[in-house]
Amino acid sequence: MPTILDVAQHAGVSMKTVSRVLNQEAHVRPQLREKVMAAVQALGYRPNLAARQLAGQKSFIIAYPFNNPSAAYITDVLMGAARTCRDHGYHLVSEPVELDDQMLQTIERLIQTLRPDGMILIPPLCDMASLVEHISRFKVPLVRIAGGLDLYGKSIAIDDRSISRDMVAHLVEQGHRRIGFILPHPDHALAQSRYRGYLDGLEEAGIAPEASLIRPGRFDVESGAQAARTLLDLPHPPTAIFAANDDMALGALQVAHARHLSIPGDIAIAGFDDSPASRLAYPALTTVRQPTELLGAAAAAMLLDGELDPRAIEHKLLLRASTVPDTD
Amino acid sequence: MPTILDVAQHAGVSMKTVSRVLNQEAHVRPQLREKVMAAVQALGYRPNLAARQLAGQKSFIIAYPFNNPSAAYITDVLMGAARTCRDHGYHLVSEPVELDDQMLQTIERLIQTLRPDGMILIPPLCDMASLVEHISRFKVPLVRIAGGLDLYGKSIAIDDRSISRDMVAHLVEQGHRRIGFILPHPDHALAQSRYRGYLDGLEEAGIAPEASLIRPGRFDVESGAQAARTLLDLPHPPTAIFAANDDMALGALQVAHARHLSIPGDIAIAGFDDSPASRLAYPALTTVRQPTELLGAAAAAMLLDGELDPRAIEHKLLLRASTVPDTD
DNA sequence: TTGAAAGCGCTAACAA
DNA sequence: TTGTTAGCGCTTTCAA
Repeated sequence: MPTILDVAQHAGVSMKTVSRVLNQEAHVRPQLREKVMAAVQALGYRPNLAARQLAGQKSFIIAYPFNNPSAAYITDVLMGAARTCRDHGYHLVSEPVELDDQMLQTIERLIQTLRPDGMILIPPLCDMASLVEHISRFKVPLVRIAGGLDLYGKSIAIDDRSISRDMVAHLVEQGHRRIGFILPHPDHALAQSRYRGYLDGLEEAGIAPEASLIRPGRFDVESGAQAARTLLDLPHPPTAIFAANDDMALGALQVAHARHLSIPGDIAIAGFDDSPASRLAYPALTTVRQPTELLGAAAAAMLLDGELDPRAIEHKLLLRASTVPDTD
Repeated sequence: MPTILDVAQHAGVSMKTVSRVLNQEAHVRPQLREKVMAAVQALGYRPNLAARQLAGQKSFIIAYPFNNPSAAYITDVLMGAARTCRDHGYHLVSEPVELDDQMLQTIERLIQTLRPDGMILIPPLCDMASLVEHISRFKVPLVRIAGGLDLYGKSIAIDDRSISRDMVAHLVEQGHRRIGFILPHPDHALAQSRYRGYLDGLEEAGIAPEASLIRPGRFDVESGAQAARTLLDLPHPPTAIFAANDDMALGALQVAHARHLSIPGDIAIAGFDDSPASRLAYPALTTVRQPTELLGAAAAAMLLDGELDPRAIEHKLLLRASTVPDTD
């Protein structure tokens, strides 16, 4: 394995010159630069990360701790972020984190042994105040994706409120006036903004909100099913259900099937996330797509060049058969 | 940030002694060991990974390149492997890899800059001969998960053949004699073993295989749907369809719905993988569960202590409503 | 069983 | 614009 010294000798220059070329620093004459590049090529030289880390006080590592939202979300963000990292000579270290009393310790060890140059956090970790506060103590640059709280670090998030309003508008357009809403625990930052969007949508359509049509869920299928049962058991049940994520919407879908209701004829159902399961559901689920992979890429880019890619926070309503008859 | 020198001074010993204690080397008197540990505690010392890597010729890093099977599979393996790594003071670096002509270069750069102490490969990468051969050149210890080919590195895989046979036996038990099979491209190593298992199952039931009942797929939903259409259009169609993965089975399910067939009355459908979508499907999909997270953990453990956890290759038939009426 | 010295491969700071 | 020198924080080797 050739070292930088070998390259320097091969090119007939000093190690520092090689280093300058490799790190794209200024003040190197094109002539020398080419000589160095040729030597690098000839020897098949690759810099040793560990040595660069130690000498340069940079780790070239971004840490990506995650807990357990959906697998699709985790990997999409991961892929986007990892690709951007690679283009910058960085690497992504992903660590699953348990939400127990050792969480802070785990993170602390991660930071202290790896010395990451940055960190990316997705829900639910990005909204855990104690965690974020802990990270801030180490001054690790942080980008939080889809965080709802105002905490340390930069934040990238789509406009949940207006999306939620758009979805309600769509349901109203389909002729619905009684629209049930299944929303996660109000602690969760998403809940607030999506709830406000729901109210916005109703207001724009001149519909008064009804407390009985708003049911709590916990992000999972079963809680969505429970909420849907309660809604459908109402003396005057809704004709449409909007769940604040796909899993809960799929729970509602299951209940509708179990009761042999026609979808969307008897009950229209909409979700949020564009999970793979939403596409495969029968009927396919109307939902909201966020550009998750772009989100990951944008998060990494913010850490590495400080710029926010505006495309990362675009979103799109996907109208499918669970709210629009005869769609495919 | 305290260094090992600070700890040594605090404890009144040499750096080397501290190093010995930290690395659990022999030949340290308990007395000194305790003194050192106390100093470590007192100062909140954490070893710097980069320095250890550089001095010790070990990276404490396992690389986990992946392409694009299902997200659930990727993250399950990732979680298992990362946790095991953590317990051993290792870290997992995950890199998405495109299947283009730059793939080998990408991997080469990964190996040369990170110098990982080991590598874990899942399908489809684990069965790409050129890739594995390339890795073998760098002598990076490798564990391949679910690989079907006989290549460099250790291999962990469930017994696809016998599982596949068990599934056919289950369908036969449900009264089916005409069982369609959707299998991936024969290039794919899984295809061979699952196909053999299918034949085994038929043979045990005294059923002669029919070429028209065996259709190719490409792992994705759409190809499963196509294959199912062909099967159902047969003059004498099957009463059950077994797809070699869940996505293809879900495609078959969609087709059955579109044709208003009752499931499993008119057509029973079974998959393979226990993907999240298989649970959420309507009706829920009979499938095979592999302990994916354990598989990841076992792969990391093989690299780090060389032992295979036998639980990692257990599997289980999950009988659900798509083949068994009135199940939930 | 412990310690001293040398160096892993690179970059920072400074000098030329 | 280029080169020299001195480390980064740890482990290895070898000596005590």
